[in-house]
Amino acid sequence: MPMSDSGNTDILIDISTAILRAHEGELQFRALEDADESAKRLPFGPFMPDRHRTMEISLRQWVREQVGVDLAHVEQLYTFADQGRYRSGESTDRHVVSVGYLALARAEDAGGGAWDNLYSHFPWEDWRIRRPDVLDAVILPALDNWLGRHDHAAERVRLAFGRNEAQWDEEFVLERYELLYQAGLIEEAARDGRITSPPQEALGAPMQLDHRRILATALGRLRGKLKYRPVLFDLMPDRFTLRALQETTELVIGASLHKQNFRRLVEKSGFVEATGETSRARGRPAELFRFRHGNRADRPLAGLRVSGGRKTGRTS
Amino acid sequence: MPMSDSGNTDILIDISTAILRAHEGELQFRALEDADESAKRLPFGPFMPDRHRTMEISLRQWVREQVGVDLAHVEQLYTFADQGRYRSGESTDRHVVSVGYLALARAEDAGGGAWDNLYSHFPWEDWRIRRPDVLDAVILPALDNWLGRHDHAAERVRLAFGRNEAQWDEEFVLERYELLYQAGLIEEAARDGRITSPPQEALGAPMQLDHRRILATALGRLRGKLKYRPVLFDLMPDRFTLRALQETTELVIGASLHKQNFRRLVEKSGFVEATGETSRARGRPAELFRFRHGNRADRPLAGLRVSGGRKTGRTS
DNA sequence: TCAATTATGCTCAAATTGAGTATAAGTAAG
DNA sequence: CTTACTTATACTCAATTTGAGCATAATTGA
Repeated sequence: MPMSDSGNTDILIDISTAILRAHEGELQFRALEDADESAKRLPFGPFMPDRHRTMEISLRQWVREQVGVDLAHVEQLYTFADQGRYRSGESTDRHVVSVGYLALARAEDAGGGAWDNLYSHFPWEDWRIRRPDVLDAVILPALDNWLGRHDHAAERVRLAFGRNEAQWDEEFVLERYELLYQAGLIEEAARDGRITSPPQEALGAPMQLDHRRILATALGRLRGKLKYRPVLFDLMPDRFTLRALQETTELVIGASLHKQNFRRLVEKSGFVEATGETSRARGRPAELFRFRHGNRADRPLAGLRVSGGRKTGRTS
Repeated sequence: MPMSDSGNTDILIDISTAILRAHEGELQFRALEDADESAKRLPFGPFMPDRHRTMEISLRQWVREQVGVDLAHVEQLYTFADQGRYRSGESTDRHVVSVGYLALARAEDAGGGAWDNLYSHFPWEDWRIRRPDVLDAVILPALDNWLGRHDHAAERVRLAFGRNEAQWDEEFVLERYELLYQAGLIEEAARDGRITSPPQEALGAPMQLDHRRILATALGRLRGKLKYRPVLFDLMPDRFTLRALQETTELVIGASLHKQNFRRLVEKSGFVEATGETSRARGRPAELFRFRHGNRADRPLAGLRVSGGRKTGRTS
């Protein structure tokens, strides 16, 4: 039943992995640099179906051996097969399909190597201190200008960037990236030949191939998953204070949370248990908690959903 | 940096699609039958990277031409590359990687062809009338027996099947299917050689290759997505009563809902608007609604989450 | 005209959530 | 050793959401 005349292209599959960790107040990913390229890239390697039973096993082993990181959580993101992206110029013609993965590592298991701050590639995604200036100063005006010629996208822009009545939804990372790419505001768009000249202002640091898109997918997925699965703990050490857990959460969702309510939420969720030990730092010592392996109710952490607040309508 | 000695296997990628629709009180998928096989299969076809720009475009076109269905929503599910599954015996050796897709169709756009009831392959997933008998009669005892030899999986079983304090989570479709497969309670497990003899009782109708796994992935994904994106409307006709919308919702999540609260939820969500027309059937005529294309608040339909109810602890 | 059937409106209490205030338990400086 | 500063933790309170049900409306068919 499948069409039988296969083009018989020589397809190569590679696996690209966004390996994230929370370290020193940053959400970081494992980044590699190549001699001939200023832009960084994600670790990737070929998938060889005759050597590995599954992609995930292949990936974990490959990352441990070649990248030197022990992965906690591993999750497949998306399989990218777009033509058009990717072939910047000379790049090999067999390089067609890439499977993106999200992986989480604990800071202790993260080995040496170079780690890069994720938000330096997505400055518009970090609302922890305040709404990022780049939104009103650069992005929204540029998008408005672009919408003049492409008004069909107005609704997408409205939802993705939380304009008018819409709320900023922190999960729409990929949608925002795609819009910026399509509007030609992202350096990768120029490199892929979608626009003729590179954008005036660099919106975040570019990356090789479509790796920034994979990162955007990873961040969006992680932000979504947070709310209903205990993935956060794969970024945490064995024991941690609630404060540390909150900081990691804030790093991931790119927003700050109300401390007392966060505590209430986490305690009620049944995901953590106190160890009795305390950690001493500056103020009052904090109790150390550990992750409780699914022995309890496992209620979703839906309360982590970042809302604009009860009365405070989000501006812009 | 990638390992350079590629095995240079001749990889073939195919796209398998779970096309769902809601029709005549059933959640159905487009099913194909082959002459030499009693088990049904999903539509699939090869992905030819030199002919199509993206997999999704390729998929939509292929489905329209070969399967005769106009797709509303299309979403990539997962890329399956497991060895071990798949090669039942003689099957081709190039057939290695398959990309699973979920697609939704409106009943009107669904053309001719054969459609099969999804829940006939997953009888334990339909709780609309009541908790399915097969759970207590067959599944849980068999899993207990299996756990005797594989007690490490006890926690997974507890969470997936909602035992003890755990709630039945309707999104864990894939996890349940995988457990049943691993426990050898699914005919596909015998066919793949994981167990020596087929299970005593057939748990749902088997399918070719790993297509039942793709269906499980599709159902789980759809159930999850419902709660925060308006995908439901891609299963609905242009105009519909709230009752019809509720029935479709119940079909998908496999549980029944409180009518008045459903109405309240949907009206508040801003996803629908009244047309002024009414539909007449047996009782009082119902107002006809239409989907309002994201012009409003777009709050998540989180209230669709099926909970055991406030006071009624779920039995078993 | 009544019974059956479905739609829609409304109430009420329980639970959750947003946003504070108050208090506790440390450290570091004078 | 006392005070200022810092952070943690406990508790309160009102707004909102959610689960469940009762009541009423508008049809059809007998």
